[in-house]
Amino acid sequence: MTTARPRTRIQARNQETILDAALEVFSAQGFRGATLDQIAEVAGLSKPNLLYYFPSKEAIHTALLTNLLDTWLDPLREMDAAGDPVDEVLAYVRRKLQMSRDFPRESRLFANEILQGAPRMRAAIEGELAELVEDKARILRIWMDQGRIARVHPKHLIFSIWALTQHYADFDMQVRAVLRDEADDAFPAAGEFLETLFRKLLAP
Amino acid sequence: MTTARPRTRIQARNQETILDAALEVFSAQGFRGATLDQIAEVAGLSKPNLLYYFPSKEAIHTALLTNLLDTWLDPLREMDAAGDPVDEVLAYVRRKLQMSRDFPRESRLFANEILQGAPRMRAAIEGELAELVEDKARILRIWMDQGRIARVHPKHLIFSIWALTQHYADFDMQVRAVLRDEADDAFPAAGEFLETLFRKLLAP
DNA sequence: CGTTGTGTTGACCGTCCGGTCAATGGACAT
DNA sequence: ATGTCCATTGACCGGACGGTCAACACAACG
Repeated sequence: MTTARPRTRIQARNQETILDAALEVFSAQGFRGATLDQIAEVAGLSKPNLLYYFPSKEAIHTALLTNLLDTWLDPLREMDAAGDPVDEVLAYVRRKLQMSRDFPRESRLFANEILQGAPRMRAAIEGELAELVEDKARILRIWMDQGRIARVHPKHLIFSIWALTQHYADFDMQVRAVLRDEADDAFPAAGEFLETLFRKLLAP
Repeated sequence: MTTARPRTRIQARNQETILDAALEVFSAQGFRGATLDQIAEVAGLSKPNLLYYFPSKEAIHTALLTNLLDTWLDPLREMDAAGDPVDEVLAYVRRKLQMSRDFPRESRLFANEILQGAPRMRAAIEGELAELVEDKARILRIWMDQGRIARVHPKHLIFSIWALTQHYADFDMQVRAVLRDEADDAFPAAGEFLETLFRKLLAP
């Protein structure tokens, strides 16, 4: 299902270079807006050379999305039923915000895909992602039943974490425009704000 | 700056039809992903006929975005310094969520544009939008100084309202996939969740 | 009826873009 | 050097797409 793993050093290096260039271009222009020529230029390779390593534009995009989903869901996977509820949720928020700061291109690639109705990720969203959320929502519900965090709709709680953290990557341009001179402090201030918000929301 | 206003009945009707079809297609496929043929088909007109009413694909897109910004900012404009702080903010949240429900295509069009770095809206974002936020942030700060709502970063508060409400339109596909059988109840439940969240956050 | 101005469209053009291919380069083993 | 296999690319192809144009439809008015 995933792309065949590289076999030689050169293949490993070039596939890596191509995927990175493709991430750059796809995340900034969307699938349709990106062209192989742009990707090739960013990668410093010729267009036919791209197609020597990947069978099609589509295949490059799919490879990116497939690799992405796992890393994207990891922060949620780490949320541990055995830990302290508030700490666990806040730690999840922190990890997710960190990802928006460190991997904004990945966030935008994902956002682009979902915005268009996830034409190339439907199965993964309805399967893997939905099941993981189901699983974690169950944990949240238990914590709520135990009175260790406030009772709110668990899935909407998770949506709120996604929305609030990814916003800083996906709508970066708007955030910068609004913050103006504070634009560089966006993430520290966002971190404090979200910490406050979720502490208050979850306080039993 | 805006498109010349229609002069005859037929022009008014057809421009309306075209803009509606264009909204449908642009919001679902992005600017680059949309084609004039698709828009023409949705509008029930021929492609040359579109270009009789609008000089180019670009012009249709620009007309949509220009019309959009005003309606998009209206809910925030209504936030009144003279009203009760908590009520005002909550009413804004409610209006914004309502817009996500009633105008998801507009929300996605906007999201697409910002995601790509707002190539065709930069000026409006950095100008009109940023200034409006500056203005309302000042009001929020006064309310905080008066101890009528909790002290949080006012601009991040506004970001949080945008992020949380628009999420339900922009990431609709994901929301539906996660909620599964509750998918149709999304907005009522979201409304309750957001009400709780902002009440707790703002409580002084 | 002819004239004029608004609408409408089939056919076409030039460009862009994803993808192919044949030819060449280059590393390495024998 | 010779053959072999991986890597690279200039040139090209076919289809899609934004946009043009000339011709036509149709109503309003004299």
